[in-house]
Amino acid sequence: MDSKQGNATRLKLMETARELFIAKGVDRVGVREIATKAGVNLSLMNYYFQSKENLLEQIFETSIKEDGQRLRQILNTDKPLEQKIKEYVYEYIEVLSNDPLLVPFVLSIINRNAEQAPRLKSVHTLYNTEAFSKQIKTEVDKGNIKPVDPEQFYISMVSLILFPFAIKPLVKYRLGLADEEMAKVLKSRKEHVYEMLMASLKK
Amino acid sequence: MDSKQGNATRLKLMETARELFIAKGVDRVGVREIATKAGVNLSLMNYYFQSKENLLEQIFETSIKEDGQRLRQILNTDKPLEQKIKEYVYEYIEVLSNDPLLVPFVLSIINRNAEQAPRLKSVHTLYNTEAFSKQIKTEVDKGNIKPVDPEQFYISMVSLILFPFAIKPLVKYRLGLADEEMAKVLKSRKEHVYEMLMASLKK
DNA sequence: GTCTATAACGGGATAGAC
DNA sequence: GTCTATCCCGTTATAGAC
Repeated sequence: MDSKQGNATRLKLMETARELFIAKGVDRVGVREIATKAGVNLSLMNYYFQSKENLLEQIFETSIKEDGQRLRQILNTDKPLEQKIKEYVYEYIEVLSNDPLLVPFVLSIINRNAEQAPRLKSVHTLYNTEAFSKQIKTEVDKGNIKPVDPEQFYISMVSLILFPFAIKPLVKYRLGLADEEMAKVLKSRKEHVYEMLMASLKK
Repeated sequence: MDSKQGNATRLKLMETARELFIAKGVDRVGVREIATKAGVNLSLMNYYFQSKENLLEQIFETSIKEDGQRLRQILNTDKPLEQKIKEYVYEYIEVLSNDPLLVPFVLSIINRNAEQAPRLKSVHTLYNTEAFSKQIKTEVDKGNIKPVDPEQFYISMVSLILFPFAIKPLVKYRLGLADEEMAKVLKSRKEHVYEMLMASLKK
């Protein structure tokens, strides 16, 4: 396994699939199309990946690997809460801005099999809370911030970060923006989200 | 068109489809299954609705009709900003809690054809801003609230309301909750969201 | 282990008879 | 308006060559 030749085909397939997914949307790309464009026999698709679903997951895992690790680390260090939130929000939005496949993928799996989604390793990367919740609780107990349910706060933070990317086409249409303008709106959410979160914690 | 009989068939199909969609998830229900369970020939499906997609949209339009109108009205009355936000948040979360089909549907269309989603009337119901944005601007100018971008604020509000329902399975799994407990968590977001939004506006 | 060819399956959509 | 038969396409499964 993993001979030079085989792996090249494998990568070629993932690469091609990735491009097509971005260009046309995950659900509008078929395996035949991917195989053809990659110049690979259809059956190889099934040999390397067992299904389109699995191919999707592997692409996702690959693209989220370093970014996800970095994001998780931000929450798990022992920096002050305020700084942590700022770094997390800014970094997360930056990551989402740079990889157009992340949010569609998350939506796709949630949409597909909501019950099984939690099973995926890749998803945990985007939803991680342990250390962070504890820290909030500590700060509340110390009286440094307003009393707040840590889980609710985390859910809110993630919502503020992720959802706008999901409804991007809607917002874009509503405001009549071009692509670059829309990208700018999303990026400028960094400050907006950070400030909203901090305001809700301030006593 | 619209003979008593024909309309009965139509409604029977929509009703059956609705039940199945809720029970198994939109993507795991086929048109054949719907037709069979409704005791209707498959092709009638396509006669009344041109596609599964369209069937889906019509079901959605029907179920969102009154709720959507009520939600839109809240934003368009001339109540004070604070009260408006409170009513909107509370009502919206209540609506989402009561109709298990709404969020999956929204995700489904966003996911399917992001570009074409804005075209749908039904979607506008869930994303509506005109009057609300103006009011915020006015309040800012009057100096009653902190300077804030109205569009960003609205996007945030919608994100805080909707997204948690989208990632419900994830949260449920993470926190190890039963169905009723999870429902309670979502409902208790009413206060949490409202307070977060207000805090971010307070000078 | 890598690859080809091909068939079977399943689901959505359609043409056309009645 | 209703139904039968059929088509198309994506996906999956199998048999086997190199």
